[in-house]
Amino acid sequence: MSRNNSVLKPTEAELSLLNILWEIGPATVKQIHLTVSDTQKIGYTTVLKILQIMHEKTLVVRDETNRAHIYTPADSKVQTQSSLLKDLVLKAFGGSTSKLVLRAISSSTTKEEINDMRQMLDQLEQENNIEQ
Amino acid sequence: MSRNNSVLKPTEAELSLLNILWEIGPATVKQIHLTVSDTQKIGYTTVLKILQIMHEKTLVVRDETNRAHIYTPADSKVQTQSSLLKDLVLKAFGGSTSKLVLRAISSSTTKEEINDMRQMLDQLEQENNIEQ
DNA sequence: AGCAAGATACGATTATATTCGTATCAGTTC
DNA sequence: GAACTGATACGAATATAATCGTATCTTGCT
Repeated sequence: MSRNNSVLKPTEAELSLLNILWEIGPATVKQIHLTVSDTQKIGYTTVLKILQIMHEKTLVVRDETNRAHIYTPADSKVQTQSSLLKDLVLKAFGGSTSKLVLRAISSSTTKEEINDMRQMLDQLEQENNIEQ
Repeated sequence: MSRNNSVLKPTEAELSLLNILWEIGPATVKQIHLTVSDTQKIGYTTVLKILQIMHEKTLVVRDETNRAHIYTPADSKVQTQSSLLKDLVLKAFGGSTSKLVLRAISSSTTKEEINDMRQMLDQLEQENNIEQ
């Protein structure tokens, strides 16, 4: 009953590597380090170590067939984003997704965006009705 | 150029105390500890220490007039929520607020929340019309 | 077999967060 | 003013993250 059912929350450093993997697809440490080096100064073994830890935590899957292991995110970008959102909703918005959404959109909102979101809501509600 | 312009990001423990302060208003360590104890087992001096650290970080303001200091959040709930959202948008949604909103909406499945959001959109649109 | 290149594994260091026990301080009461 | 009560301050222990240097391990080549 206390097992970790939801997706494990990646740390900041881990998330930055996941972002790269979602972008470039399954990759070796070398490729990941090369890509992350575009925006951050970080050592090769640091990237390696983070990936090893992520592997322990099962945040990534590792293909050890070849000498240079190939890492793949264990969860999809969508799953992870949803998980992070859920976490923030709980910790900063009293569990209310709608409050989070309001806060997110209340800064910059055009009529178009508001209408877009109404359509999303309509569509979402319809899908729910079909499923249930 | 490198000073911290945006609101400082509270840690998880700090955020839980901020939530209490936003709810019950300015309070002493005793009051805060009492309230937080409803949901978490945590020592008095732990709460005190966290508040002291938050004071150093200027996450809270402290009134030292009386022996039992009174703590008040330095930033409003809205400011902090916005700051946390901004952070998540940057780190997990490639800087796109609309992508975050889309993800948040598509994961909120209850009719109640969908209706809540419709009402929010209506209200938001009306406010925009008045202002512009 | 031995060596070089390139990869992973391991261990140590540093930083931050969280927790709480003990020391100390201030104000009240006798 | 001494003792008691209740508050803050301080310091240490523990846990997790992040970083990287060095050791070790493959693999292919000579």
